[in-house]
Amino acid sequence: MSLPAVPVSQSPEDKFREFLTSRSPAQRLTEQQREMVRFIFAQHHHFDADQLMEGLKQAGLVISRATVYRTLTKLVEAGLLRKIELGPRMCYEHDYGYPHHEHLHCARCNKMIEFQSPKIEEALRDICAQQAFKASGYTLLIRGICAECTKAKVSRRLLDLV
Amino acid sequence: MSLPAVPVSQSPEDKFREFLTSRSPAQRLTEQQREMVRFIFAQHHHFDADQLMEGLKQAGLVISRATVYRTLTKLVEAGLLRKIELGPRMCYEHDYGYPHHEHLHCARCNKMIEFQSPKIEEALRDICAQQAFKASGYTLLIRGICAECTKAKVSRRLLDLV
DNA sequence: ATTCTTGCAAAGCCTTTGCAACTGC
DNA sequence: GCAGTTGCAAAGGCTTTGCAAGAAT
Repeated sequence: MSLPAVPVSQSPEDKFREFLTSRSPAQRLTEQQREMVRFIFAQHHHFDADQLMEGLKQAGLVISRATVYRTLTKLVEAGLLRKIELGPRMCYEHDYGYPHHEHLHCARCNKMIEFQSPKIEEALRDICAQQAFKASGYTLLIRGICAECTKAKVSRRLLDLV
Repeated sequence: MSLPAVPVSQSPEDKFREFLTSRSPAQRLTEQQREMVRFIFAQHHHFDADQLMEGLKQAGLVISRATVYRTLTKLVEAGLLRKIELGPRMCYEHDYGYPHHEHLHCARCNKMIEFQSPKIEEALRDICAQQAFKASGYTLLIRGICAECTKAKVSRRLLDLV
C-alpha cells in the first residue's frame, strides 16, 4: 500500500451484500462471490482476470472463468473495485477503502506506482468547466520505466563493460 | 481542426517514404499504403480501423483488412499517427503536423474534443521527476457528456413535458 | 531477381453469453 | 419454490498471422 487507506465502517463483504440486496430485483450473495471478495481484499494488488483466477486456484478456490468475470463486473458496479484500462486486458484495483489516485506503469517490471495530484484534478475540473463538459470519469496512465528498473539497467551496463 | 496545425516541411507521404527507407532492411512504399496516407491526411478525424475501412471503401479504394491494420501500425511507428485507447478498439489521430493534446470523449455522440493543458503537463513532469520515473508517454482521456448533448437532452426533457 | 507486401482465411486473445443444473433467500 | 447464479462450452469483437501470389526496387 503506497497511499494511506481510507477508513470504512463496513467490511467489503458487508458492503457488497448491501449493494446486491439494494438492487431490484435483489441479487444474491453466493459462496463463490464471498470467496472472491475475501481473496481480493486480503491483499492490496493490481490484478487482471487471469492473475486473479491463478491466485484463486493456488488458494484452493475453484471458481469458473465466467463467474470471475461476472463477479468482477458486479464488484465494480458496487464501488468495491475500480477498473483500469491497461492495454488489451482490464486491470482491477481496490476502490472501497482506498483513496482515488493515478498510476505510473513500468513497462519492464509491470509494477504500478500510485500517486495523487490535486493539481491535475484541479486542471481537469477547469477544463471541463470551460468546455461545459459533464465528466463521468477519466483515465490517466503514465507509461515508462520505474526508478529501480532504470538503476538495474545502468548497473548491468556497467557490469557488461567489465 | 480545433487546434492550430504545426507547420511541417514534408508531406505525410514523403515523411512516410523516408521512414520506410530508413529502416533496415528497407521497407517499401506500396500503392495501398500511399492511398491510405492520402486518405487519412485529407481530413482531420479521429477514427478506428473499421471506420477507416468503411471510408476507404466509399472512396472506391479497395484495401484488405490485414493491410489496413499493418499499415496503421507502421504509420504509428513512423510518427504520422497517434494511437488512442478508447474502450475495446483502438482509435487513431494525426500526430504529424498536429500539436500534442488531450481528449474529452462524449459517450453520447462519440465526439472527441481536443484540448491542451500546460498545467497538466507540468504536473506530470513533476510527478515523474519526484518518482525518478522515466516516462515514455501517457494516456489521458476524460469521459462524459459534451455540452451539446447535455443541452439536447435538457431540451428534449422540456418537450416531453408538453 | 530479390525481398517485401498483399489478401485470404484462420487463429489468437480477452471477454461475454445461452442454457441446463444448481442454490440462496 | 421461485428467481438469480454457476459452469461449461460456444460465440463475439477486435486484431494478428501463416502462407502463397503479387509487386516494388
